Amino acid sequence: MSDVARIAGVSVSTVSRALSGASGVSAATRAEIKRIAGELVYTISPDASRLATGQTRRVAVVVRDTETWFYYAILGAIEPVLRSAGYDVLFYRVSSEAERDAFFDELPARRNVDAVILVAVPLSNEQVERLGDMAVPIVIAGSWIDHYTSIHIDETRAARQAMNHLIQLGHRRIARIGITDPEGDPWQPDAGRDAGYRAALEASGIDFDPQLNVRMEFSLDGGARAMDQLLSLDEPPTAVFAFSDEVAIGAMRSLRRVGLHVPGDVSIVGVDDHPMAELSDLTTVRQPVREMGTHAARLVIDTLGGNTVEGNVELSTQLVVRGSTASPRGLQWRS
Amino acid sequence: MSDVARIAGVSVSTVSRALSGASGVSAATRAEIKRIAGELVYTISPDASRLATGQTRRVAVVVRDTETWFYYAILGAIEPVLRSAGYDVLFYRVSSEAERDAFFDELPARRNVDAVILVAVPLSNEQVERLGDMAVPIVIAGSWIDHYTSIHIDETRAARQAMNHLIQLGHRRIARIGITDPEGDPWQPDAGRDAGYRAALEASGIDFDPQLNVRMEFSLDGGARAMDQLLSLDEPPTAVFAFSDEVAIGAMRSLRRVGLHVPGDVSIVGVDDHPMAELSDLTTVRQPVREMGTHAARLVIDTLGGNTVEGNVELSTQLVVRGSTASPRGLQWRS
DNA sequence: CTGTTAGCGCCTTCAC
DNA sequence: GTGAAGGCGCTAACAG
Repeated sequence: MSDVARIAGVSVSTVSRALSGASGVSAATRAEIKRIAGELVYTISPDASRLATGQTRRVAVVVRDTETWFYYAILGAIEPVLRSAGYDVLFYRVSSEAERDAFFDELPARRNVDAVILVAVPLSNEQVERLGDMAVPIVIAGSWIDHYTSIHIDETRAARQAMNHLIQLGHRRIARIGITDPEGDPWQPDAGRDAGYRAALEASGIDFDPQLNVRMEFSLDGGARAMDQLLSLDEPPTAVFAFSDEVAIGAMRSLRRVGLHVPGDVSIVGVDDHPMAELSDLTTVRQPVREMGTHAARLVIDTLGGNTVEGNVELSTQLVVRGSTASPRGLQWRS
Repeated sequence: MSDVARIAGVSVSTVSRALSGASGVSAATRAEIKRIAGELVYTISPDASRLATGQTRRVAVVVRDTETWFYYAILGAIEPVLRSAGYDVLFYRVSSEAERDAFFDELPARRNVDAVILVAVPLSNEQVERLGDMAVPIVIAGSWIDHYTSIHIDETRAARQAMNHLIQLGHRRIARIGITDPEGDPWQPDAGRDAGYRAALEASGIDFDPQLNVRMEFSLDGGARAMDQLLSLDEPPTAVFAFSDEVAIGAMRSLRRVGLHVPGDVSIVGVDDHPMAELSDLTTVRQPVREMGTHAARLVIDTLGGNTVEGNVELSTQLVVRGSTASPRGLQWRS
């Protein structure tokens, strides 16, 4: 910077002001300084200005994994919003329990970012307590924690939308494929959908059968294995409510393998509205993932801008009926 | 840090040494200092130490998009390697031409990271020239640029593996679904596969038909639309070599929609070995994406560690035959 | 509008 | 093994 100042014949303060866009510099000087800086391919040292201002201009985005649609879709929505507001995105992935432990043990984000976005990361109670030690604003996307700003869907309602659709079609023996919670701590999205599943059954006077409520790893394979397990029951389900479209598609594969048809033999509903859902003709409960991401990013920006921010945003979901659901064999559609 | 020093009754230099793991501190003092730091939930200010050392301990990972398997899979592989080596991952997504222009115009990574990993980002010639201005080591993953360290597959060979499989099955009328290059500049992965496609045809004495060589947007939809286009030809292909599994799955959807069967009516081969490929029973050319990611990360770490590094790593691909390919109707398998 | 003067919080010689 | 002093490159008052 001193080079630029010398060549321009001004002080470094002026250069700093000119380049940072601060007011108090004549247009002419600013232009000249910018020209020279451009010629020298000079860029302000972010770290030095961070040290001086105390602002990192960085936001941490913490995701549970990268291979599940929900996470990469939301990451893709968050990044441009943050970037256009001048924030760098620091990317953290905490897939395993061990990685989460390490993350909360070392707090690599501490003093390293201005804010943190936690994207549906399953947290133990101790980890929730550690959140406070980060000493920066925290926004939760895709799940929620008391006393923290969050944006998410009504999981229970989403589950009911799916379930009511199946029940209305005449299904009585409806399974749910959920997600294993990593360490026994309840993970809200799954817990919420579980609650919705049970509530819908109860509202229709259908007995809850624990054998039909299975949990598996969050992946295509998990869905396939869960379906295998359900098919091995004495009385298999006629319909399945899957945690996500990926899980649902995995389940469909298992059905195809044993020669069962969707929806002829088994109906399936997912959640997400994954791009693949349309191609697989999968009925699903659409959740506004991109909107969740951009909104979360805006919440962060607003908070850092000194504005107060709504504490708990709930986005609505929508049933998308496609070809993977129908009335069970021998039953008529009872509209 | 001065707090810790005061409480511990030592100087800040000692605290710095103790916490940074530098030698020259007695084990006892170090332990005591660490204890106190832990108690105070004190963390070294990364920016201050960056300023002092001149190292950012950050690496930029630049991807073309987040919704394509190749990119998020490789990102998932890169992150843990970098993190365990003590580097933060700065995430940049440059989907559109405009974003790429902005990225190379502002060089947000300049002076902001110790190294850059470019993941198969399509670059214009001017942008390639700008790379030098970043003034940090650059590693290319999934494509290559002269004079830069890169890791990638032999795209031409991958295409030939797919094509030879189809040709051996007896197909003569084989289409290729490629990817549109954003600004007319050749994008190596597509160009390489195009070359392999043509070479394989020529080697078998099959005439190249430009109508069969289409390019579309890189997505499920792109694949579907490309297939629609191919089906509208007077003489549609009996086999398709798709740029990726996602493109291939999109194409399969189009076929299903018009009642055509895979592989009965049309055979399809993809590239990647996407998790969905197995579920879709899709024949594909597997590329080692995770390995590419971890290797790219290691190349960065080695380079920053002061080691010289191989300039151009080529990983091999492997044909995975599944159920989406068969001999064309009326022809026998000629093994 | 512009220059001067202090730090921001840490690391790094250099002495002791 | 430990402390003191200087500086990394920038920003933020405060003068002028």
